[in-house]
Amino acid sequence: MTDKELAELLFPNVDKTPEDYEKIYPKRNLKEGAVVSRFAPSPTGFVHMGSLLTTLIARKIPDETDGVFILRIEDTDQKRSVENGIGGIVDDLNNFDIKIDEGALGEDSFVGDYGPYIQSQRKEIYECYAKSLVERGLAYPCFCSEEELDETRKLQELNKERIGYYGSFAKCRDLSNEERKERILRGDPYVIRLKSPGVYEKKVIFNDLVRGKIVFPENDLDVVLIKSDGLPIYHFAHVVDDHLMRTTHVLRGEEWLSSVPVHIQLFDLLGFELPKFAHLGLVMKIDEETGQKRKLSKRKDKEAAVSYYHEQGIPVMAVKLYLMTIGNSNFEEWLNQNPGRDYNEFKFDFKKMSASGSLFDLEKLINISRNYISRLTAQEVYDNALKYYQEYDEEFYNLLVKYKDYAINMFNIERNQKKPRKDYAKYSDIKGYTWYMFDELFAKEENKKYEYQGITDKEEIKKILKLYLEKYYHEDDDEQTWFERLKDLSEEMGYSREVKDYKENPDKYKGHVGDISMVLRVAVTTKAQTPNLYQIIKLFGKDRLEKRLNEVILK
RNA sequence: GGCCAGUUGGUGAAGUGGCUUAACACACCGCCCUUUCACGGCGGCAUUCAUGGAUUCGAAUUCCAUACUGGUCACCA
Repeated sequence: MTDKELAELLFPNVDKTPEDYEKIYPKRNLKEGAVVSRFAPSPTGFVHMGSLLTTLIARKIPDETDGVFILRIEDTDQKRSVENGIGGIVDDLNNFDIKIDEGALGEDSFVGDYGPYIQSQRKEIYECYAKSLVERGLAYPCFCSEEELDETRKLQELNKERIGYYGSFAKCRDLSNEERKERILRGDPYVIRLKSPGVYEKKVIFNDLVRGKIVFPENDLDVVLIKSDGLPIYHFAHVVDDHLMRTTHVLRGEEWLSSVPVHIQLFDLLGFELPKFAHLGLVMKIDEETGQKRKLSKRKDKEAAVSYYHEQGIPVMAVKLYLMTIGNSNFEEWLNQNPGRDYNEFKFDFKKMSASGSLFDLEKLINISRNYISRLTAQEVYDNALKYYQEYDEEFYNLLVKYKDYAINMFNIERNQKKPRKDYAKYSDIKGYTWYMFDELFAKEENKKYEYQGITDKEEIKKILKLYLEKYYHEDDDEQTWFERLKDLSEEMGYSREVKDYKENPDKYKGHVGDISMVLRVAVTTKAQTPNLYQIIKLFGKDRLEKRLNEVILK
């Protein structure tokens, strides 16, 4: 029995040839230097922080070169798939404003001429290429059971031999075609394995875009190409898909580095042009229990899921900017020199990419986020806050809607200045910092925790507030006049006009203006720390101010 | 265990033989400014680049060994 007959027996339904697929998926007609890249997750329902970094860059390079960015779903393993797993990924990408040029849109729809983009729907394509390998004597059916494989592995471990299905350990490699036929017809389960022509003592050399020249031993493992369920294994699917989709740049995590020799061999055997590879450092974190550095894990770490940032109200752009600063070491400097510029104007460079895995630093992200929000206009903050609270806090959302103009003015306090106030690191902070600005929330008894400092005597406080209302509050004062009057008030009450005076002669005064304004601040807001008091009072207006102060005075 | 990669302060890192008595940013700590907070300003925070050896007039930068960390060795991706 010839190899061709064996191939026919194995894949009787394949009606196309590799040449046919070359025509169906022709070379792309793109301009010189255009990059075709892709994001190829399995449909686990959400995007991992590390993948997002890769994706961001895989999206950016085609943007810079008029290339193409593809979303391909790698669902050849049922165990990894979850219900609506594709939808979750598409949503995450949307949330992060990463658009795809081609690829899956959902479980059964896609855009682009190189589809389908879901691997389970490409089964016949893989079969065609597997068939051609069998025909050429480069692949064969293997009938080894899991137990048998386990056994040889244990034996190899015991004898300190290299682990894997190769050489004399590849039991099914030299079966006769007659025997293969017999067992196939008998119904024995089998996988299709590569008959690797590699020699372990020889070297493969390739150039990684971020790591430079890397030397590996040639692959001599007869890796599985097609599983017994008829679907391909990652290595095989990757090579076939990335060739047929005409991918020019394969960007992926460092965990793939050691399988590159298998991939190179497969590209070579199939007669495919080798794409460029870039293996990015993993995003790590310190494990709280062991204190060891480890890969950020979807299972253990809430911050690994990209949706976490959405829930926290951390702006999408802040996450992107953080990722870019991890991704390219000169990005941060560029951003500091070009504050507010779109990160798309930054030119990405693989050489500026770190090869070592970086520790995920939430503090840094928070800082970037804080700066980012501080540069937004009040209107933008309002719009984003509205979106956030609509999803996560109905009560506050309703207040923002009801008092729209007021809220925007509130966000404008100390914003229109060369160095704006930076108190919000995330949209979820806003309520905690501003609730007292809304009478409905202020009215709640549980919120009435006045944080008086310095002057704590109830009668003294009442006296100060009463005097302020009667004599020193003038609605139309500008800030300077307003503060002058506060000084007058201080003087009348026996406090110094200037803090310095009090500090120099503490015996001469009861305190200083600062103490007086603190009383006012707390009476109005309950908080000892607030933005500019004058602007808050201004925003309140006469009636609301009187109401708040009287609440303290009349108690 | 084999193979591969990585190793510069608490963190991200700049740095590719002399310009580095190691940039910048975050965090932290002081001081100043200031009616609170935030902002801002100033200063501190690695004499040393995992360790040892070699090359060199000269090394964080080149080479070799060792150590450590990570990845990988599935009919998972």
